[in-house]
Formats: sequence, structure tokens, C-alpha cells
Amino acid sequence: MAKQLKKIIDTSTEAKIKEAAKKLFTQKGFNAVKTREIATEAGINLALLNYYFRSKQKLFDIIMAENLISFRKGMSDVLNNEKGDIYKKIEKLAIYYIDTLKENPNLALFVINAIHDNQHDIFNSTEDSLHQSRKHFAKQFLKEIQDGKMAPIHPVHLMSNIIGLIVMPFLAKPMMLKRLHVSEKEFTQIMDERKKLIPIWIKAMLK
Amino acid sequence: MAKQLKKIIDTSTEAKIKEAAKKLFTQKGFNAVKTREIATEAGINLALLNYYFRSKQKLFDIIMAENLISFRKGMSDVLNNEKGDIYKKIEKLAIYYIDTLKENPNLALFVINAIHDNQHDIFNSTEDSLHQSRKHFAKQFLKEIQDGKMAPIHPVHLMSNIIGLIVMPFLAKPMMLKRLHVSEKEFTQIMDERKKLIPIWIKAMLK
DNA sequence: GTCTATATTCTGATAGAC
DNA sequence: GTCTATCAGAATATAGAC
Repeated sequence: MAKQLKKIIDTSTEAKIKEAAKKLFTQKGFNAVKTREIATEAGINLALLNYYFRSKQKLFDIIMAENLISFRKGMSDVLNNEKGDIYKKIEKLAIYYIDTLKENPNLALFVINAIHDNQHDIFNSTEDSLHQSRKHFAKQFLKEIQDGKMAPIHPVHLMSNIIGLIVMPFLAKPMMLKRLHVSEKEFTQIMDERKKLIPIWIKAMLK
Repeated sequence: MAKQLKKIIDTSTEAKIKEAAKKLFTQKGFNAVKTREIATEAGINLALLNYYFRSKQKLFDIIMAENLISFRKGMSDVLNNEKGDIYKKIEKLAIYYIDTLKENPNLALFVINAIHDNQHDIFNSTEDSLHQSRKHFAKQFLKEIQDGKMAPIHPVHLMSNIIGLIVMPFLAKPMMLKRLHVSEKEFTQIMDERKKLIPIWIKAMLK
């Protein structure tokens, strides 16, 4: 009880280290971040990092897990609980991820790198909720096709298109800003536009 | 003359190092790759790496440049030289990049990471050819909108959509294969399908 | 729990023999 | 050109005082 309360309002050293590590690891990846950097960013001594987390690797694993959970949470929530049709769900997905990535654009690259990193088997965690929600979404998808409302395409196409349209602008953001002479503020506005546009686009392209 | 011939048929130590470095750097990035690893992969001694390339950094810069050139070459060629309409160009782009990424799926992640890496200013090289070709493509794009053939959207939307649809499946490939139970062969087939589908999709969504 | 000082390992690079 | 041996510095991790 007291323990739980402590955790919630934790502004302790442990929390500070984790926060600093999260910021840096998400931004630059495992190898580019040095433990001294984390310590400085957290405003603590280097030795405390190992005192609380034993090793840099263990600290990273925790950050990795938390990032992935927050990245998946939206998908699980939307696909599972929303009663809407397939395009409504896509809109909810777009809203959730675009808002998340607006706050932390580096999260996209972090997750993509994690997907390619064989060291961490991030697909191991058999999250039943997410698995089930996907099944339901897949059913809706198949029904659309059977009813002749959607062109018969492979699920890989659908998923690639949804994820691609949502995530790619954030992955290519530095290029977009420089090459197309777009300001941060404009970029944010354009991303907000996409929340409405993406479901419309998906519907149009798969008709 | 003799020198040039030598370079073309080079299977020498220098070439072996470069090949090994290219493979590893493209796969894992600069920091994750250790010089000893490159030496082992190339089947040579560690000292030879510095003998031929002076430093790890210089070696990486060469690989980086070559990767970026091969990644841009397609864009420059297509946008510049092709006389087709905007959708024909998009199809040519899709064909070029999908074929390139089929051979080296890691290239996509490498370029994305390079885009985010402030250490290497990859936008500095003022390739006039590419710049000019973009201008022409931009004109075609604007004309489509003025003629009422295309919805009036920001260029960021268009570029995000084109790049997203082409590149995202390769970025998410490990996830796609595992989660959607797709084999390597199937994946390749699906990517080939996308060459024809992407221009059609873009046309449909932007009408 | 927190710090200073230090041990230990890793890593890029070089010297010098062949 | 290629190798072995080694250096110098960086980076992770720990010992031990407070």
C-alpha cells in the first residue's frame, strides 16, 4: 500500500535515472548513449546507475519494454474496444499514433530499430489482448472483402498502408522539414490534417 | 587505364573490407559495429582496416556515401528523365525502390537512421540534378491540382504517401513476417504486387 | 543511498617484424 | 601488404568510505 503510493509519486533517484535514460535511449539508441551521459542528464552520480539497475543493458531493456508497451497500447485499445467499422478504427488509430508521435517523434525510429534488432525478441510477449483484437479486426477486414466493399488484397498490403501513412512522415521528418522547407509548426498542422485524411484515403484506395 | 581496370575486377583485400563493412554498417549502424567484427567478417587482420581506410569513421563515410548515392540514383533518374505523367513516374519510382529494397531490405533503415543522424549532414550535397528534377515533379504536381485532377494537398502529404507506401513494408518486414505468418517468398510476391498497386492507390486517394 | 576513486573490459589505432 | 603485439583512451562496472 505504502509501497504502491511511493511508486506513483516517485520523484526519486531511480525515477530520475529512468526518465533521463528513456529520453536519451529513445533519441539515440543503445550504443550511442554513454552511461556518463545518462548520469549527467539525470543529475546524479554514475555509480548510482549501476546501484539501481545493475547494468546499462538492463536499464535499456526496461526502457525498451516500456516504449513498446506504450506503442502497442493504442493499437490494443482501439482494435479491441471500439465498436466502430473498420474505417472508424483506422481513424482512431491515426489519431492515437499521430498524437503520440507528435509528442515524441523519435519513438517511431526507436520501435523500427527494435523490430530489426534480433537481440531483443519483442514479438515473444504473447499479449492475448492484442492478439485477440487483431483477430476481430481481421474478421472485419475479410467481411469487407466478401461483401464486395473492399478490393481483395493481402493483409500485408492493408497493414503496410495503414502504418506507412501514419508513421512515415515522422520517420522522414528531418528530410521533410529541410527539403520541403516546412517549419515545425506547419509540420504539426499537416500531421493533424492526416488524422482525418488517412481513413478517407484508405477507403478510397481500397475500393 | 590499368588502374581503372584493376578497380573494376578488384577482389582484393580492400574490396573485401569494404564489402564486409557495407554489410555490417547497413545492418547495424556505425556504433553497433566494431572494427574487429569487420575484420573477421572480411577474413582479414584488424590492422589492415586502418592500413587501407585510416579509420573506422572514414570507412563508414565511404559506405554511407555509396548507400545514399544508390538510394538517390533511382529518384534522380526517374524524376528527371522520364517523360511520363505523374502517376507513371510514381510507378517507375515504386519499381526502382522495391527492386532495390528486395535485394537489400536493410538499406531502408540505414537511410532513415542517416536522416536522423545529425553527425552526417546528408542534405548538404547540393545535387543539382536531383534538385532540378524535384522542381519539375513539383510543377507537374501543382498542375494536376490546378487542373482539378487532384485534391489540393500539401506536398508533405504527397511525399509521405509515396515514400510510406513504398518503403514501410520493408521497414516493418520482420514484424510482418512474424505477426502475419508470411514467408520470405510470399513477401517478395506481395512487394512485386505493390509496384502496380501503389500508383493506382495514389491516384485513387488523391482524386 | 550517495559519493570518490579505481578496477576491468572494450575498442580504435599504431609500431614494428616479416 | 600482411601479420602479431601492444598502446592509449574510452566506457562500463565495482569497492569502499561516508
